[in-house]
Amino acid sequence: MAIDRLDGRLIELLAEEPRIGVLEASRRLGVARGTVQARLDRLQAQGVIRGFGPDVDPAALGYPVTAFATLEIKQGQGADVRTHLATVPEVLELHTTTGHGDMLCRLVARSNADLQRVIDRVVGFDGIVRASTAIVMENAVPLRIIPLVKQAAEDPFRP
Amino acid sequence: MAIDRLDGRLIELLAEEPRIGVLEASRRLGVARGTVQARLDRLQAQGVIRGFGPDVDPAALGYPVTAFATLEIKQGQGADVRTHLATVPEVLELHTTTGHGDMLCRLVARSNADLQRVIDRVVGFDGIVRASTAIVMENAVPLRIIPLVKQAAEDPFRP
DNA sequence: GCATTTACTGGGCAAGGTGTATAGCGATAG
DNA sequence: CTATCGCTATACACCTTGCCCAGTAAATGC
Repeated sequence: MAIDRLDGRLIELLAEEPRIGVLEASRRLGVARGTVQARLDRLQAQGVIRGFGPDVDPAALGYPVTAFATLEIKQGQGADVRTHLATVPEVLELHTTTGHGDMLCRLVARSNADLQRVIDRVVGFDGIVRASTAIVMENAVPLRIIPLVKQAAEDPFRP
Repeated sequence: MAIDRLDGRLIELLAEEPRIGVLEASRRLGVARGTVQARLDRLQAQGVIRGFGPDVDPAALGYPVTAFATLEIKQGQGADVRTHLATVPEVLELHTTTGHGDMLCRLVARSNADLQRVIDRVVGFDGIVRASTAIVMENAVPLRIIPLVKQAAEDPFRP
């Protein structure tokens, strides 16, 4: 279930240089090609690696503004709100969190003015009681996974 | 600067089936291989596509618990806090947001009990005045980008 | 202790993709 | 009108991939 050091090194290598193939990876890691192939298959089968989708930057697409909105949902309206938010392209992510029917969503917009339009569209829905928005000024730590992978590879067991 | 429909279709195709190569993509899109190659190079040069890093699932790594923590930072301590949080593997993401020195970070942990350890480590730092945590119960909309790509491809111009 | 299973190595082979380059063509900009 | 740009189409050498097999070492089961 857990990953070992070789898995960890493989993931790190793929994260640093996604263009390299199985053969090149095997050379870098000092193992046989079949081993890398088997590890990769296993990691994907286990769901550790979901895929290798392109990492698209919303800012480069014309959406440089990011914000997080906390939404308070009317009891029993959760499913409807989820369905509604799923139809808004600017909603990149939505989580149900602890709290009285609270949700947290990540938004992007073309500008601060445009963010108002997005928020109006998001909260202009019946099940939403209240919303508070925090605009991102700086992405101090961009979404990362490697440090966690390293830790998981070093601590093979958990109690 | 903006992307056109072909770019959009290419990104969608790569998101759906990351394993296909340039040649196969050109067949699916009905264009010449050189075109796909040129588009890909341009998208990467422009920063629209940052890369093709492996998409690792923290849950499969043994960290099934996700939480968001809002941190209130003492004036002038922002840089120190950023440095501190960058050293914590369980901090997957950190944003500086609007508000009185507020930050928002995404955390993962091995269990709810383990989350306490992570939070202690995160907030056990001088510059942090106050912290409030929301545990994710359900990831209603997983991080996605395709709907936004489609919209950006269809609306080539912005005022 | 012995047999079985599993993981890794090292090799080989055919098929096909990649990187790179070139020439032609139509549309657009100056 | 001419230069430029993006796309098509084609070519070629090189290399990777997918798949196969045999041998070995370590872990597992009896």
